[in-house]
Amino acid sequence: MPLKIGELAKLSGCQVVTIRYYEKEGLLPPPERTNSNYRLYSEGDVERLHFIRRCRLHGMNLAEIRKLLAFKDNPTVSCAWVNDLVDKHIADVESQIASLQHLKKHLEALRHACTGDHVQGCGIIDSLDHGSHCTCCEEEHCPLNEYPASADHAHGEAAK
Amino acid sequence: MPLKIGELAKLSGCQVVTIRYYEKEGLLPPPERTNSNYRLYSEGDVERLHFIRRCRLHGMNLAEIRKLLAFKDNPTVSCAWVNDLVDKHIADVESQIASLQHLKKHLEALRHACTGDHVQGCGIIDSLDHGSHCTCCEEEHCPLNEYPASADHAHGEAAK
DNA sequence: GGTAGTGTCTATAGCAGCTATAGAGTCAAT
DNA sequence: ATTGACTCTATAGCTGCTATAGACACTACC
Repeated sequence: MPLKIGELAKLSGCQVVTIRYYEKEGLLPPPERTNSNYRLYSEGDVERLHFIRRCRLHGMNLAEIRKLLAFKDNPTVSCAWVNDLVDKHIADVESQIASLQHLKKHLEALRHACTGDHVQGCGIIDSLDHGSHCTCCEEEHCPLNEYPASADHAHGEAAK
Repeated sequence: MPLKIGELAKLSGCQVVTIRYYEKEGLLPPPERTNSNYRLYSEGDVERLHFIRRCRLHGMNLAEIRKLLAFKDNPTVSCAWVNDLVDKHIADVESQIASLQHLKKHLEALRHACTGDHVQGCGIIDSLDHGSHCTCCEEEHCPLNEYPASADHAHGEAAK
């Protein structure tokens, strides 16, 4: 019993427009149509869409998913690439976490900079104006502390 | 001595097109022009652009920066909103970190799922196909484990 | 004066991954 | 016959830029 697009959307938790978008992007094959041109989906399409959604939830982009689907459709080749892809994503996620943790420290320093309750003299506005003066990253490279790079280096030790 | 757009770009570390874009978006005021219609920027513009760039590095979007600039331009009102904005960003960054850490666990589980070297029988593809079976979030809500929500709940305890 | 190389101008389109809108057709129930 | 929910296509919008095209401006050198 084939499904209409709205039913597939409910089953998969994504929107009707998104399903059509995936079709346009070549992630889902063009489905059967009724006499009145409605799309009809099979169990296989449901599985495929679930696969896609799970990949998206794992932070993969559509190009990567396209490749993964090709591997899945043609399971004769080595899956080393799949391992590499996941490794790459892990490294990516780790670096995102690191920079967010760094950013958090800066935001907290920024938050503590405000003592008054008027913009005139507000430490937050001041910090954004002149630099964050965060001590958490004196040793390491940090664009939030070093910004603006070229201008400040004009009277510091520049390219050494 | 006023600056041309390319000089401002170098000073601020952002691109010429980006400066023009900020002008179009109302973050930078329309600058003076030479006879030959070149933009000319003052020290004040340099400061303003630095402010904008620093805000961007703190993860603020252009709408928020627009508001911050309005506060800066009109420093008579309370800066409670500024505090709230930063608080909101901290909370936001924290939740991003949490979900990335969660995602990382899932990706690592996924990575360990592959034992062979062919797609046929590749645990990664299998996991993406049928669910990740990660034990790290049995108790808590996790879209990566519970997906697809409605379909699986059809034969589990649903809305109850 | 000519010309090469760089910088600047405007306007428009593209990126990712959808989301929203308009205007028309389809289907089941009343 | 009509209402309401669903579907269709095509197009534009979202964010924060980036890239491209085609024209004009400026400097240096011959």
